[in-house]
Amino acid sequence: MCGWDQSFSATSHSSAMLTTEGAHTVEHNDVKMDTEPHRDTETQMDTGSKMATDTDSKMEVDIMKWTEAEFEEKCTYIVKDTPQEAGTESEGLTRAEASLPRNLAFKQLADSKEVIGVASREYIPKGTRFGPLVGQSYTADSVPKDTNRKYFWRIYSEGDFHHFVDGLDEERSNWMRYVNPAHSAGEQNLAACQNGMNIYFYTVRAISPGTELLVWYCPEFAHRLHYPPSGELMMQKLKQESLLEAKQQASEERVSSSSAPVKREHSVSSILRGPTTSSKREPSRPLYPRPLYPPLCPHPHLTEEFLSLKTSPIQFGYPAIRSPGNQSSATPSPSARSSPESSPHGSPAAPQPTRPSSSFYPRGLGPFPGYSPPAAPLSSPFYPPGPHYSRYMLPHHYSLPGGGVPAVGGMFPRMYPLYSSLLPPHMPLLPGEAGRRFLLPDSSHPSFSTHRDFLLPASTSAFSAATSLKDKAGPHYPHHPYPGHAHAHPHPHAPTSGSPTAGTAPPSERVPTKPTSALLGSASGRPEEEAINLSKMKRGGGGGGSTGYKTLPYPLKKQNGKIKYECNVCSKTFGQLSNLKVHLRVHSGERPFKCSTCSKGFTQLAHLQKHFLVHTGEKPHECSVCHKRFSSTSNLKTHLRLHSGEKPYSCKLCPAKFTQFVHLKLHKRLHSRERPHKCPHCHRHYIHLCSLRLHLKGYCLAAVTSSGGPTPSPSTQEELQRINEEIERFDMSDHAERLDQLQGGVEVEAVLEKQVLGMLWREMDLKTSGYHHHKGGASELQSTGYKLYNSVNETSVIKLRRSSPLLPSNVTIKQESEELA
DNA sequence: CTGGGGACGGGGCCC
DNA sequence: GGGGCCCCGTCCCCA
Repeated sequence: MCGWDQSFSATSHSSAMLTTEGAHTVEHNDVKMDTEPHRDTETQMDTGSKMATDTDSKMEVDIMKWTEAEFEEKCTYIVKDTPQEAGTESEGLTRAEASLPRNLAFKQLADSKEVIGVASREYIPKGTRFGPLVGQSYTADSVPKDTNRKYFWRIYSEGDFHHFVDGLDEERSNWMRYVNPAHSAGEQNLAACQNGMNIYFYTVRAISPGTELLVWYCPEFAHRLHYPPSGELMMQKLKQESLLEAKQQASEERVSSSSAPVKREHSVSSILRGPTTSSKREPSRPLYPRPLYPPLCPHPHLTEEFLSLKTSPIQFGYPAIRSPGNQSSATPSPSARSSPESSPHGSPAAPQPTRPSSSFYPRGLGPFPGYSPPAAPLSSPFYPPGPHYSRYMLPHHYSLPGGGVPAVGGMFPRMYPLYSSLLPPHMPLLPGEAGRRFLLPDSSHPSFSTHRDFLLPASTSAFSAATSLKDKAGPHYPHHPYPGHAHAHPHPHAPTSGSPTAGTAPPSERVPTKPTSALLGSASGRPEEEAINLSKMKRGGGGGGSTGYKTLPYPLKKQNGKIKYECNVCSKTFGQLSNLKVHLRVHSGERPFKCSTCSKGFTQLAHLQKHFLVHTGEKPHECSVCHKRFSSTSNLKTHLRLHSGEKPYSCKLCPAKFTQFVHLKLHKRLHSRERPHKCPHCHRHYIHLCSLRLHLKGYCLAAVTSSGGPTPSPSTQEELQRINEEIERFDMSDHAERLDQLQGGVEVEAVLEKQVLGMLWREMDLKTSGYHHHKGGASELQSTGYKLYNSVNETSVIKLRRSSPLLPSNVTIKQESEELA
C-alpha cells in the first residue's frame, strides 16, 4: 500500500506532518462523508453490479457503513500472511512479496517481477480480513528526514494521531503495501480499518478470481483522516479542484508565458486527458490515493501497450486513466519530485496501463475471448463455496496463469480464463461447512502444517445467515453443484453469505433435495437403470414410511439376525447401508455430483471436490522433502517413495523393482515371452502356474479331444478359444501374480475361475446387450449375462460349470488330480 | 522401456 | 443417513 498519506495528506487536518507530505491542490477540500448516499456510487458500477439484487446491494451498503469495530467483530474469515520462513520458497522474494497469502497473487509487469498490484487468485468471500499491515513504525518525531512517505499509514489512538506505519521498505513490510486504492466505490472491494493499533483490509464484497484488490478507507477511517468515504468522491473533489486550477493556470499562462510558473504536476485535467496527451504534461494518475506501486518503475514499453489499449475495441467503463508509472511526477509527492532516490524504484516511467475494475467488465465479457464469464454471479445460492476452493491455498509465490501479469492493463481478465470460469457458483457447497468452517484446511494435510495463510473463521460472524443455508435449503442443499441451476437463478446476487440466501429464492429454485439421475442428462432413461436408481425409488411411492434399507430397490438378506448390506450386483457386502448406497452408484452409473466446469460426473462429492482441484490448479499436498506439491495424497505418497527409495512392486522373474504398480505391469511385458508353464496338451504356455491350472481345468481343447470324449462343436470350440484368451489376459494381470503366490487348492481354483469367467461373461454380456460404453451399467442387471455373472459370484465353480452355457456340455471335466498332472 | 506425475474410481471409517 | 476424510489402486500421459 502506498501513496496514501502522500496523496491525501493535504486533505487531512489531523496531522501537522501532512503539510510536508503532499503538495497537491486539495488542501482546502472540505470533504463531507455523508453527502452522497452510497447508492449513487453504486449506480455507476458496471453491468455486473447492476445484476445485483436489492438485497445484495443493501448488504453491500450495509457493510460499507460498518464501523471499524463492526468490521472486526463481524468479519467472517481471516486470511493471514504467509509466514516468514527461513527457507526455500521465500528465496529471492522480499519479505513483502513472500508474505502474500496464497489465495492472492501479484500483478506484475510482463517483463519483470515488478509488482503493480494484488489480485485474487480465487474467490474470496465478503467479510474476509487481511492483515495486519506490516511496516516500519515511526512516531511523528521519529520520522527520518526526507523520508519517502508514500507508504505511510496513520495509526490513531483515541482519536489522536499515534504513529505511522511505513510500508516503504519491502523487507520490513508485507504484501499489503502493494494493494492499490480504489478509484470508486464501484471498484472498491476492500475497506481499510484500524483495529487496535493495526490496519486491516476487509473485503466488502465477494472477490472473484483474477480481480485486483482495491482498497479504500472504511467510513470511520476516512472520516478520521478527513477523507471522502469513497475514492470516487475524492476523485470528484479533486477534479473540481483541478478544473479550477487549470483555469487559473491557463490564465496565468496567458498573462505570462515566459515566467513559467511552477506547474502543478498533478493536475487532474491533465490526468483526465490521459496518457495520449502526455507529451508535455505527464499523464498523471487520478488525484487520489493511487498507490504507488510501482510508482517509478521504468517500463517504457508499457507506453505503447497502454496506447494500443486505448485504441483497441475493448472498451471499459473505466473513466479515468491511471498511470502509476509516472505518478512520481504526476502526483503531489514532494519526495518524488525533489528526491528521486526516495523511491525504491528509480525514476518515473511511462504510464501504467489502465486497470479496469472488475466492476467494468461488460456483461458477458464479449470483448474478452479468453474470458469465460461465470455462469452465475458471485453471489449465488452456492455461496459460500465449498472447502475445495480455499481450503487449499496455492503457494504464495504461485504465478498467475498466463504470467499473471496484466501487461496490458485492460487485458487483465484475459490472463485468467481458467479462474474466471471457476467462480464459486460452480462449486459445490458442502454441508455443515456452509458457514464459517468451509475455509478451514484439513490440518492433516502435510502442507498445512507449514502454511497458515488459509482463511480462518472469525470468532463471530456477520454472515451467520450462512449457517442457515443448510436449515433453509435442507440437509441436501450441498447437493447442488449443478451449474444448470446456477445460471438459471433469477436472483443471482440475492443469496450471499450475509443475506437470507436460500431463503430468498423461490421454492422452485431451491436446490434439489437429492441428486438424481434425472440430473445426469441423457444418462438415464433406461428402465433397467431405474432398477437401482435409489433416487427415484426414494422419491417415488416409497417416500412416506420407507426408510433405510427399504429404500433399496431390492430386499436385503439377513445374516445372524442382522441385515447384510450386500450389493445385489457384485455381492459385495458393506458395513453400513450408506456405503452400500454409494457403491450401488457404481453399477447404476448414477453420478450425481457433476463438475460445472467440465460436466464430468462423480459418484461421490469427495471425488468431485478432488476433481475440482484440476480446474483450480490447487495442489494441497506438499512433499516435506522437496516441497513439490501434488493434488492428491495418493500421488504424494507415490512421490514420497522416490525419496524413501521404497519400491514395493518387484518383478517375480527378475530383480527389477518399481515404485508404481503400473510400471511393474509394463515391465512384465518384457517377460511376456518367458512362459515357463507349458500346457502338456497344447501350445499354450503361461507365466503363472495358476493360469496353466485354470487352462487345464477343462478349457484345453486338445486335452478335451484327447480324453476320448466327443469332439466339441465349432461354436463350443469358439467359446473355448475365448475363454483361453481370457485366461491369457488373466495370466498377464496382477491377479495372476497374487493368486500364484497362494498355495493351490480348490478354493484358490474356484476364486480364479470365478474371476476369469466372470470377466469374460461380463464382457460377453456387454457385447450382446449392445451396451459397450456404460461401465457397469444397470443394463447388466436384467440381462441374461447378469444372471450368469451373478451365478458366478454366488455359486461354486462346479455349479457354475453346470449352469454355464459357455461351457460345452460335452467337455470332460477333469478331476483335480488330472489337472495338476 | 523406465520413471514420474496427474487424474480418477472406489471403499472403509468416522462423525 | 449422509457427508467428509483418507487410503488404495488403476489408468493414462509424458519425458
